[in-house]
Amino acid sequence: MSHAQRLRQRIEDEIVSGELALGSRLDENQLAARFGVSRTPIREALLQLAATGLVQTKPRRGAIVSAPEPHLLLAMFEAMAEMEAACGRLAARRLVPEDAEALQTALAGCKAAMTLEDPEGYYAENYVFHTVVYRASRNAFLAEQALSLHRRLAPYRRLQLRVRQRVPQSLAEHEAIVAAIVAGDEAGAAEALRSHVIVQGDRFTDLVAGLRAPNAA
Amino acid sequence: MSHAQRLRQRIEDEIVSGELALGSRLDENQLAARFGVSRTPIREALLQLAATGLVQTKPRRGAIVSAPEPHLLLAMFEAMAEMEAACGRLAARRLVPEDAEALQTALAGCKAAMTLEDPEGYYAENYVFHTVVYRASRNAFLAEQALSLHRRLAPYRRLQLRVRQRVPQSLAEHEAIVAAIVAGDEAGAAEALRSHVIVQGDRFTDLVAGLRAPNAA
DNA sequence: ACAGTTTTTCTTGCATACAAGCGCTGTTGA
DNA sequence: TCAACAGCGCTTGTATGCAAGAAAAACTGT
Repeated sequence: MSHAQRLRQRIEDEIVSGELALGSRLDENQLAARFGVSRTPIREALLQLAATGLVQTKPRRGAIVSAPEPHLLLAMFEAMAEMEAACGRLAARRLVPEDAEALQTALAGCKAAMTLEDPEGYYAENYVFHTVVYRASRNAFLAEQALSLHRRLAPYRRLQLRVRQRVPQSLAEHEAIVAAIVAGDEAGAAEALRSHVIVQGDRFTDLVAGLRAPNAA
Repeated sequence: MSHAQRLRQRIEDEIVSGELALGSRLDENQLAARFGVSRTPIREALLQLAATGLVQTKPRRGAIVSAPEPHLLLAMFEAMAEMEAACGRLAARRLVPEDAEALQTALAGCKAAMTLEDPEGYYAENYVFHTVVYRASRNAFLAEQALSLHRRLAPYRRLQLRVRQRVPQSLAEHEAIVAAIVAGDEAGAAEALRSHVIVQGDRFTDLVAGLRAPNAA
């Protein structure tokens, strides 16, 4: 793989994981020095990330890590909810034993992380769970789009799980989702996923509040 | 705007409009000579298009216009159907008079193009209609994603409308979609859009058949 | 004559050099 | 003292040069 592609993944990971703060400037020279390459592959990586929306570029003013306005962020969560609902519906229709097993395994993983009271661990298991749902849709394109958006929203999801009692509630919702998919209940699976992902009411307030001080523990 | 951005749009337009055939090679030197610039902005444009999936790059082997396998293409149409369904549901829930009027205007445009028996004209009006639906969702992110995917599928949609009687049927479906949205029938609007966009049965056969000889009239 | 190998050429990928804006700061004038 | 303008420096955007790798062609051995 080329340097540019490696850098693209690397920088994307740093954004998703939160190492690179939202809104921070991505200086080409600085990144080039840090990774020991010239500006060319750095630029190519940043442009690709800009095309996917993870970073924003203003002409002649460089690139920054995207920090969407709250209203756009809400729209992104809403779109995510709709995409997950679609995955759930398709999964309920097409479930094969292999995917059913994967769902149960992922659910068990979430449960284990919750009982360990390990928020970071739950976060990871949650990621796995949703990935399994995407794959169970048996629609490779939809699954990839969903995964891409999930990753893009990862920094904000992380904030959400800090809210008290969110983890047990999330797990209960996961159980309902799996039950609906396994039962072949298309509408039920879609609705369960939609309401699981959507950000409304208190959760919206929590999200916006978290945005103000993203580095505060 | 920079050269690279202009070139990105220009090349994208040529792909979407079918001027650049699916699967054709995009030679950097050739494009550079054609547009009177160096390879650098060409590369940057191609990389951005690759990030959005419109072109594919193999390491050390250049870029080609993406020509997805039939099964992936089908998945893309399915995902498109789900996204449009989501737009429709939200539009039905949130419809404001301004959007209602825009829907009626777009519908009238489609009707006019049909009565003129102008397939290219209908194609354009169809594009407008769907754009209006996306906007009516009042979700800027979802609307943009839907539009992006719509553009990416444009070459194939064009093929579909060549099928006899597809245009009148499409128009009838548009009417049902508008009726459901205006009536505030969320589930109905979603289902109407899903079945309007989905490719199944004969239409799938037609699509695959069209792929074999995309340049044959 | 055919197949395998080698060489050549052409393209990509990265580095470096150069040009052109934009912002910042310092100075000047009111 | 404050505001406005000019000059400077830093960053981006584009061009060019160079190296490495892959495809194609030619050559050699059987």
